[in-house]
Amino acid sequence: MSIHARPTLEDVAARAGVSRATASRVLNASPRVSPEALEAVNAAVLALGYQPNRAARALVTRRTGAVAVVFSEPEPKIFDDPHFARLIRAGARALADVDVQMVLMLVHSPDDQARAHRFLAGGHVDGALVFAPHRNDELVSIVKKLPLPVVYAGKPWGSLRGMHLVDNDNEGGAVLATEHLKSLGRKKIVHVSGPLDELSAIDRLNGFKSAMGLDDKGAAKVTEDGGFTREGGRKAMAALLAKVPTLDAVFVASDLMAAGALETLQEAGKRVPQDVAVVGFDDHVAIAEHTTPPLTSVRQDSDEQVKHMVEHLMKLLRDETVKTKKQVLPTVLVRRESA
Amino acid sequence: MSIHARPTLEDVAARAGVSRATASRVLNASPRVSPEALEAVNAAVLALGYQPNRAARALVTRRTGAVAVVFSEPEPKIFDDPHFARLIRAGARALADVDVQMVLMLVHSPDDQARAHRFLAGGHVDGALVFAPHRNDELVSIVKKLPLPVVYAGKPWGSLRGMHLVDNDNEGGAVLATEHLKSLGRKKIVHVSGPLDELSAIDRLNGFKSAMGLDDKGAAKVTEDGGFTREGGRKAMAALLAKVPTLDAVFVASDLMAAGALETLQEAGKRVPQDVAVVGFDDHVAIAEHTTPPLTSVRQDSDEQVKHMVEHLMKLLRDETVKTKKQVLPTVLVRRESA
DNA sequence: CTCCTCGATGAAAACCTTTGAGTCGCAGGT
DNA sequence: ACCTGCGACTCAAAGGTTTTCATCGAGGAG
Repeated sequence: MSIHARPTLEDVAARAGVSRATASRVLNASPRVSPEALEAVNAAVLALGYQPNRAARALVTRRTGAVAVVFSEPEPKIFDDPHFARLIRAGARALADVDVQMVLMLVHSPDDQARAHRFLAGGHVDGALVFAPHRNDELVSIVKKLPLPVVYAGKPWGSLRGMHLVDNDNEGGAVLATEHLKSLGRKKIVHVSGPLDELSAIDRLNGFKSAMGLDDKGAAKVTEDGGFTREGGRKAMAALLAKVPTLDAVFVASDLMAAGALETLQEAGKRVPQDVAVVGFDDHVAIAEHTTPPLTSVRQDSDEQVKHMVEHLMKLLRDETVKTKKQVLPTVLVRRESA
Repeated sequence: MSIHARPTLEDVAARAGVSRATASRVLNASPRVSPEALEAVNAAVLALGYQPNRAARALVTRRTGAVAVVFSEPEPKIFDDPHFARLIRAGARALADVDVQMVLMLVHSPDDQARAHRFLAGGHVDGALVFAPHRNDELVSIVKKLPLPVVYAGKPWGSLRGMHLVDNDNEGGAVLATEHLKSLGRKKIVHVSGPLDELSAIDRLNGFKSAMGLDDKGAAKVTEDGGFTREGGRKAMAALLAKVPTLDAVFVASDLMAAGALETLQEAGKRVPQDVAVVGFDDHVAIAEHTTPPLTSVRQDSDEQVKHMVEHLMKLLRDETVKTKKQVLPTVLVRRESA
C-alpha cells in the first residue's frame, strides 16, 4: 500500500496477521471466525481507516448496494407539491439508514422512460422504489417486465398481481373525515376530489361516497375535481358553491387543494368553521398548520410509508419469502380549527 | 453465456469476431479501430442488448460514474421550501443528461455529517455538488479536506480559496429590484431580508443598501429578517409596518416570504401595488404567479445554476484545467403586477 | 495410539472490464 | 533483400473482493 492509495483488504489482512479470506469473513460478520482474529481484523480496519471497495464487492456479489427511487409524473409541475419533497426526504433517510445508495430518477417524458428502462435493466441497481400514481403509466408496464425487485407506493393502475406495494388507507381516511363532519351535525357535505386518474383520489372519493351513502349519480352532484393543485382547489370550491349554495361542510382530498378552497370560501364571505367546516387530507404540517384557520386533516404518514417500502424491498433483496405483499397503513384524523 | 445471464463483453467480442480488447475500444470510442470492426461490434452490442457492467468498469478505471448531491440544512423544515424541490429536480435532470448516477444525501444532524464524511471519503462517488449555505457549517470544512472534486452552489461561508462554485448575482438582483422601486417613484422603501447566516441573504441586503445609499445603521431602521419562511415574511412585514408606517414599497428577499408579506399587507388594509409596491426574489412561478396580485420578482434560474455546476464538475473530473473557478449567473427582473 | 470430527483458516478461482505491451502484415525507404 | 514505421489487433495483467474447497490442528471416541 503506497502512501496515498486507499488501503485494501490485503493491507488489513497483513496488518492483522491473517489472510484476506478471514478478513473478509470478519467484515461480513461470518460466524466462522475466532475471537482473536475478529479482534485483530477490527483493530486493523480501524487503524487503517479501511473502507471496502464497493466496485470490487459489487463485481463479485452481483449486488450494487444501490436502489433506484423513481418518480413518474407526466406533469413536472406537480413537483411543486411539498408532498414530493417529503417523500424524497423520507427516502433519502430510510435508505441511508440501511446503508444503501439512493439513486434518484425523475421521469417525465417518453425519453425519460426509455432512459429509466435502460438504466433499470442495466443492472445498475438492486431494486427500485416506484412512485407512479397515474393511470396507464407506461413506466409501470416497463418495470413490471424487468427481473428487478420493486416496491410501489400506493396502487399503480392495472393488475396488481405479484406486485409489492405499501399504500395508505385512503378510503378509510376519507370515511373518517366524512364521519367527522357528519358528527358535527353538518347536513350538506361536499367533496373536492383529486384527479381521477390516480387511484388514491378515487379511493378517497369512494370513502366519501360510502360514508355519505351516495351512488355515482348522487356523488357527481356534490363533487368537483381539484386536480391536487392549490389553484384547482380554489376553482373546484367555487364551482361547488355555485352548485350547492347551501353547503355547510367540505372534505377536500389534499391539504394543498384545501388551502385553495379556504381562499375561495373566504372570498365568498363564508366563515370557517362556523358557516363551512373544512377537512383536508395529508396533514402536511407546512400547509395545515399555517392556513387560517389551521386545517383539520387526515394524516397519512409518508415517512412511515417510505420506511415500510424500504424495509419491504430489503426483505425482497435478502430473498426472504415475504408473507405480505401488500401493506395498507392506517390514517388518522388530526383535529385543528377548521372542523 | 447462459440463457439468463446478462451478456458480457466477451460475448459481444465473440459474436463480432474480434477480441475483448477491440470490443472495449469500440465502446470507449477509441480511434484505433477499423470501420469494419466498429460496425461488427456495434451490431453485436445491439443484437445482444449488451450493457457494460458498471462495477467491473469502476474497478479498473477507479471511477464510479456517480456523483453525490449533498444538501446540508440544520433545519429539516426548510425542505418544505419549493426551492429545494426545484434544485433536486434540476440536479436529477442535468446528471441524467451526462449519464451519471445521482446519489442524493440530505444532512441534518451531526450523525448525518459523519455518515456523509464516511461516504464521500470512501470513494463511492467521483465528485460532489454541495448545497451548504449556512454559516459555520461544519460539513464544508469536512468536505474541503477531502481529495474530491466539489462544486458548491452559492458561496459557502469561510475562505473560498481553491473552491469551485456557481453563484447567482444576488447583489445585482437586489440592486435591480430596488432601482425598479425607486423608478416607480417610491420614497419609503423597506426590505425583508433572509436569515443573515446565509451569504445569499447578506448579498441581497447589500444590494439593497447600496442602491439605497444606506450604511449599516440606516439599513437597520428599514430592514427586518424574515428567515426565508412564509411565516417569517408575514411577521417581518408586520414589524416593518410598525417601524415605518409611511412605507410605500418593500423588497422581499424571497418569494416565499413575499407571499407572507402580501398577506400581512392585505390584513393591514394596504392595497398592492397602489399603496405599497412589492418585489420578491427567486421568481418561483408556483408562488409568484399565484399570489394576489401576481408578484414582480427577481429571477434566478436554478435550473441554469445546477446545469453549470454539473458542467463544471464534469470538467474537473475530466481533469481539464478549468479557467474559471467561480461563476456568477445574472439575475433579471420579471415584472408582474405587484410593482 | 489411531481414527474422526469439526471449527478455523488459507489458497485460489471467479466476477468483468480496461489498457499497456506485444504481434502481425504491409508499405515504403535504403 | 532488409529494416523501419505504422496501423489494427490480440494477449494478458491488473483491479479488490467474496466464496468454494482443501488443509490443518485439536480434541474426543474407540
